[in-house]
Amino acid sequence: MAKDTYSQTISPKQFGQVIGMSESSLKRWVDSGHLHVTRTVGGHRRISIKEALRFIRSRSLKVRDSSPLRMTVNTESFSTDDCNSLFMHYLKKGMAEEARQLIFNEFIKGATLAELGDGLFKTSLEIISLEGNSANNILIEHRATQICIQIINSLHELIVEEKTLFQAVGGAISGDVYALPSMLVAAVLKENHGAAINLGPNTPLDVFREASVRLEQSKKPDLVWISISELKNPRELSEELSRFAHECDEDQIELIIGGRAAGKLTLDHKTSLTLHASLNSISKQLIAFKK
Amino acid sequence: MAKDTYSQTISPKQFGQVIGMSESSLKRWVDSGHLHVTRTVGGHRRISIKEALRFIRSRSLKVRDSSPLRMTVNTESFSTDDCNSLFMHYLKKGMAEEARQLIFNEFIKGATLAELGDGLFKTSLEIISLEGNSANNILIEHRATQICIQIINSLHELIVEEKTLFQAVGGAISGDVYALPSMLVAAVLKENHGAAINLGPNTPLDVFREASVRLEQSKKPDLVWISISELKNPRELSEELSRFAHECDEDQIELIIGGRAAGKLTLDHKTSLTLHASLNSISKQLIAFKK
DNA sequence: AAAAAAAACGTCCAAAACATTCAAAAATTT
DNA sequence: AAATTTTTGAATGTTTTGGACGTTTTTTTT
Repeated sequence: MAKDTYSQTISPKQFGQVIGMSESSLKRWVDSGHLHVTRTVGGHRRISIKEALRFIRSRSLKVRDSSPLRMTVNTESFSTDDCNSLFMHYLKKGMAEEARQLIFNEFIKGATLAELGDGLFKTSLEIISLEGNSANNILIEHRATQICIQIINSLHELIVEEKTLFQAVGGAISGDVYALPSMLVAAVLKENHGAAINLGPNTPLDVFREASVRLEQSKKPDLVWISISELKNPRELSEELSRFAHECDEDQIELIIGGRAAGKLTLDHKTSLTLHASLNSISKQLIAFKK
Repeated sequence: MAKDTYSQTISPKQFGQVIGMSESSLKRWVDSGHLHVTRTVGGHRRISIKEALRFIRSRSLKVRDSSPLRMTVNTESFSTDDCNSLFMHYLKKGMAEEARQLIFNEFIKGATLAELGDGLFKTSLEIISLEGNSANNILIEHRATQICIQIINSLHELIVEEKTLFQAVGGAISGDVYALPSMLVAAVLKENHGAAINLGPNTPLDVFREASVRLEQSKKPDLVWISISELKNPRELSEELSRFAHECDEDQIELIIGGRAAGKLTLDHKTSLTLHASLNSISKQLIAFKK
């Protein structure tokens, strides 16, 4: 059966069932403004699934029965290994819906986007990409990538930013055509209360400049991220990036460089520049950075 | 009396579907005077689109499934000049949230994805892409593209698939790095009750083969779409595509070729091959194809 | 143009949700 | 440890909602 994730709503009683609370408590939280609802014409409360998830995650509540959320099939939790190999299986077979539900399951259980990105997404896609260049392998890789992009975009929307603590701009460098890593970073930034503008793949360094150091002071972002998955000329790019890092440093703009090929760069050490091997380490830096 | 070939009204049941309420409730609201209807000669209630939208807005109801609205012929065209230039303004300034809301408004009013794609998205992005190659222009173009990708992904999820009438596979051809057109096509296919697998940008023709003609009969898709936005060697690609079209023809797989550069190709005429200049024409073909 | 199928009609009713109240349980302060 | 405050869940009578019913209108098919 098909379900539309976003406009679905549930009643207070149903949501109570999800988190193991009474209908009364739910209504009280609504009336005290902690849980946002829409009302039916007759005044009945309807909680959107998005809002329900926000509430669950913001208070790290335990989900007793996720069936009213209509997002998951597997109520049973898997061990991480199972979860990983199951997700990869879904991706390889092009089972988009199952893959999505698995991720949402983890999300509901409280996984952060950084964790999902470093874990399920990265692990699976890396293995898939290493399986050779036959037409069939390329098919599997392309299909899996698109499925992941869709899931990440969905997750991105489920994150509601109560407050925005910093502005960020980023993307993948010229020559890097991978869209997914930047989407993940943008989502992780949003998860950490940042307003992220993603410039997408294949973005020249000069465009990053245009979107950061060249703006007037008040419009400058607090952070720039550059994703580097492919790298043709490490030396040249290292030099250019060092120069850019210097400019960012002068403007007190935090510069984050990450991606599969970022390790091949040789960069000057700048206080405002950090190289990251994982989304989790970015996430950690952000939590510190916000203070 | 106006015949319903271009009906501008919907029934209580349909409106119930739109706002996620039962037919009974709808009828009660009508009878209590909160929702105005016209009546057929036989006494059936008919709700005008205008009244439906008024009702939704006045009570800030959630639209769950706007497909009944999209099946009516709307008097107001969606891509008015105002709307177009406003959307473009939002895209140029990077006002993602405003752009999204504008599109969602149009969607709720009943615009089809094909209409939005051909209208707002295509028009705006085309103009933006023609404004030169300065770093600032590239910045604007990249940012706008990413905003559109996010919006299209959201819309994709809003479409409720009641039933799946056909299977489809597609993407952008080798050398074409544009992700957006294929996402739009996939969404339009879903809107027309198709299950679409998107292989994304830069997909070799052989991978299309792998995902269609080379599969065992029962797993073959009914339709393959190829998007061509960039084109380096028209003659070579034309030949290859002609060969592929022939294979599809033999397997009775519908082949749809579209995209900005598709017009530059010279292809053999095959009954199962169609070239499309717009999403609307694809949509129309699909409606015919499903029968 | 007639017949068959589908959708909407009006009416009725049970289930669910409403607002409100109240006492027990849990958390906090004294 | 006792007193106080806050949170919770159950019970109240009322209102809203959604499905069921047989009948009539509309649409589609023959």
